[in-house]
Amino acid sequence: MSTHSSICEHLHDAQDFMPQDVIDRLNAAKEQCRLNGSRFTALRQQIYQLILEANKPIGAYDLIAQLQSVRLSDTDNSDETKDQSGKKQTTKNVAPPTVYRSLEFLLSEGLIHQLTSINAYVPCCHPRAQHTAAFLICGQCQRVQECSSLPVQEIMSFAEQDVGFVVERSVIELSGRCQACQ
Amino acid sequence: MSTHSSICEHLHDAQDFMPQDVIDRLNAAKEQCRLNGSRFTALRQQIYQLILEANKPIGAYDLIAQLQSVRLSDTDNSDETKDQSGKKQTTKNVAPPTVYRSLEFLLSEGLIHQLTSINAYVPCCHPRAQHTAAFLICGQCQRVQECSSLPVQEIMSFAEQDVGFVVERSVIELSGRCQACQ
DNA sequence: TTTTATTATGTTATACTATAACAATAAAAA
DNA sequence: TTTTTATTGTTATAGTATAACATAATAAAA
Repeated sequence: MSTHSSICEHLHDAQDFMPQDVIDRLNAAKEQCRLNGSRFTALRQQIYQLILEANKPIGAYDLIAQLQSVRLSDTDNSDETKDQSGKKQTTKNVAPPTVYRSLEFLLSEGLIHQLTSINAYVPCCHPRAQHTAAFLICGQCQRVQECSSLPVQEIMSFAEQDVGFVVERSVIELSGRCQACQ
Repeated sequence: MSTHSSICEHLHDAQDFMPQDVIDRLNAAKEQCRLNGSRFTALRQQIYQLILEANKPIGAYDLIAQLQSVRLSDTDNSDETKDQSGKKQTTKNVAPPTVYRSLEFLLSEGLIHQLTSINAYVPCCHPRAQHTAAFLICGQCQRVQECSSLPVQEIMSFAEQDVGFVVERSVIELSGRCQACQ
């Protein structure tokens, strides 16, 4: 996991190289939370970062596993020479609520989206106020396109104007093949 | 469960009154399956009927429970006087695959739709060839409106024409309040 | 600053949803 | 009838999510 661990010891995570894009988004999230008085805690940041770095939809239990391994390697790093303690890992497991609560927070901040049809989560491409979006999920390359644009508004206004239905939550997810994967 | 059990003993199920609408749909399904060479077995019919009679989205485990109780009461009816056997119920449990396989069949026939966002199933309002539809799910009265019409086609053609995305599966589900519930 | 209240996280247990794998049965085809 | 295929039964387990309560950390009030 560490090829150049020397250069980043000031970081609180196990990442050696963090893409500028991720750094920017983390900072933007920090700022956003500061502005509206919510707390962007270490745990929430860590989970947001894992979602950002995944580059594809990631499930809650994948996050649990990754968080777990990050915590294990953090422990290892802090006391790297002691290997004689052997197989017994005293580090506590990460339990589901730990991750689900942070996911809930990130959702409420509009920093991530939930993909209900595949039980996974992706970063929001334009974290602003809560907005409805449609998602194109490629089954080949796993990439997800977020479409906040026209057609979503159309289907919403159809529901509200033509049928008198007040939308509270929307799930619009199309799975298939993206242009690059055909 | 039986208030007028005498008049319907020729039926294979525990229903006493079956709405004409349900009868019609069952017959239509039977005919549809006959035409395309698939088998509308007793189990599949039973599960389809439970979905039809629910009048709201019904979950797989609700179906399991109802199927279970139907089978129990069927057993009771066939030997109604024997109550001394007491609490011990020798009737086997209905296991999940029993229901999930029939659901898969009914989905493949286009007789029902799956509501992914609430893990439930509803009858298709116009069982024809496989078609994409949007669903308006009222959180108050539990009723679901199926919209196969314009806006769905628009969002599909947006994906395919504007973004070059080939859609294989679509989940379009809006939750909120229907007109009657406001 | 110390106390108090609030929010966040840890922890255990469990609920809910779905499928894999193989056995037994029933129906259709040869 | 025999063989083959499709359906259902059965056991076990995987995968997703939340309830309930304990502990810890932070913010607010005294």
